[in-house]
Amino acid sequence: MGMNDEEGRPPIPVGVAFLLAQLGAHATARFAERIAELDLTPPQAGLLRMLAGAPGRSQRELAGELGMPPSRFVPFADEMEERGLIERRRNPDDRRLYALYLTEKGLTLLGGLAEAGMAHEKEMCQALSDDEHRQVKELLERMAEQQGLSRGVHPGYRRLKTGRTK
Amino acid sequence: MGMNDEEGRPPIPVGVAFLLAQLGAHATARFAERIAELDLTPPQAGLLRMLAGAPGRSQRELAGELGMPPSRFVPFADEMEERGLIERRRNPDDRRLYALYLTEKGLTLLGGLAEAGMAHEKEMCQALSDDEHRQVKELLERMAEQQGLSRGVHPGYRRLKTGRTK
DNA sequence: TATTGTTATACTCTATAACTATA
DNA sequence: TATAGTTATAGAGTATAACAATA
Repeated sequence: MGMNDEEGRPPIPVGVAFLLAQLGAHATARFAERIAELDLTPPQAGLLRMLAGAPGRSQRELAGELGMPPSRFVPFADEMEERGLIERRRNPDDRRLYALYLTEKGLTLLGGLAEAGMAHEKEMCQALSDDEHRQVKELLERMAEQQGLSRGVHPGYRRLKTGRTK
Repeated sequence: MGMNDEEGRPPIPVGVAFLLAQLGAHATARFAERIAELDLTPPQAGLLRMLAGAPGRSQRELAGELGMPPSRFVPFADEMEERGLIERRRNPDDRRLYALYLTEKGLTLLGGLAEAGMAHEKEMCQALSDDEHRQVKELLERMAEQQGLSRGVHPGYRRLKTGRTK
C-alpha cells in the first residue's frame, strides 16, 4: 500500500559476478541446512574431507587451510574427537605435533556427507539439462582456475560457525 | 617435505554446487575489497542501491530486506546519514515512520559503485569469451530463478560487517 | 631461540528485550 | 493495544596475546 511501488523497477543490471555471489550464498546455506541433519557444520565437513584426502597432518596446518587461528582450532577439534570422528596421535619424531586421522566412525559419516553432496548438487541444478549441467561446470571450472582458486578448498569457512555447543 | 604429499589426490569430485559456493564467496570478498576504496561495505552498497530503486521506504522495511534486525539498522543508518549519503524524512501522514532517501552525494557515490561493479564483472569473467559470458549468465539466471532467488537481492548480507567504526 | 599446541583474556558483533512516541 | 524507531544489555564468537612442552 506504499505509494512508492512503481511498476518498472528499471536498471539494476545483474551481472554474472552478482549471480555467483547470490547463488553461492544460497548454495552454502542450503548445504549447511542439509548436513545439519548429520550434526555437521561446513567447517566440520571440511575437516573430514581434508583428513580423508590427506591424513596425518598437524593441527596448525589444518587450521590454516580452514582459515581459522590455531587457538580456535583446538576446541573445534576437541568436539570432533569427543564425538569419535577424528583421532589425535602424537608424532613420535616430533612430540610437539599431533597428527590427525579419521576414525572408522568419521569415515562412515563421510559417506553420508557424500550422499548429501550429491542430493545437494541435484537440487541446485534442477533447472539445467544434463548437457547444460556439463556446460556450466566446465565454464565455472575455468573461471575458478583463472581466479586462482584451488580445487576443493573454499575460502568461505572463515565466516561460518564452528558448531561448538559449550 | 611432509611424507603425506601423495601425487594423485584422487576423489573429491567437485560439482557445480561447490564451484558456486567457492566462486560466490570469492566474488563477494573481491567486491568487498573493491568498494572498501569508496569507504563502503556490502550492506551499505546494498542500501544505496535499494534507495535508488525504491526511495522513501521505512527503516523496518529496509532492515528486513537487508536481513538485519531494526535495532541494528539504526546505527547503520546513522552513520550513512552522518556521512551525508542518505536522508531521513518524517512521514507527515504517520509520524512514527521515517522515509529514507538518497542525497545528492549518495547518488554520486552510487555512480562510483556502478563503475566498481563493472570492473568487478570484468575481473571475475576474464576466463570467458563474450559468447561464453552470455551463456553462463543465461544459465545462472535460470538457476537463480528456479531456486526462488529474487533479482538483485542476495541473502548474504546477513553475515557481513556493518562498517560502523564507533 | 623457535615452534606446536593450549589457555586466558579482551573485544567485537549480535540479537533480545525494554522503552518512547505515535497511532 | 499495536507499531516504528530507539536504546540498553547480555550473550556468543572472535582474535591476540601469554603460556607450557618440545625441539
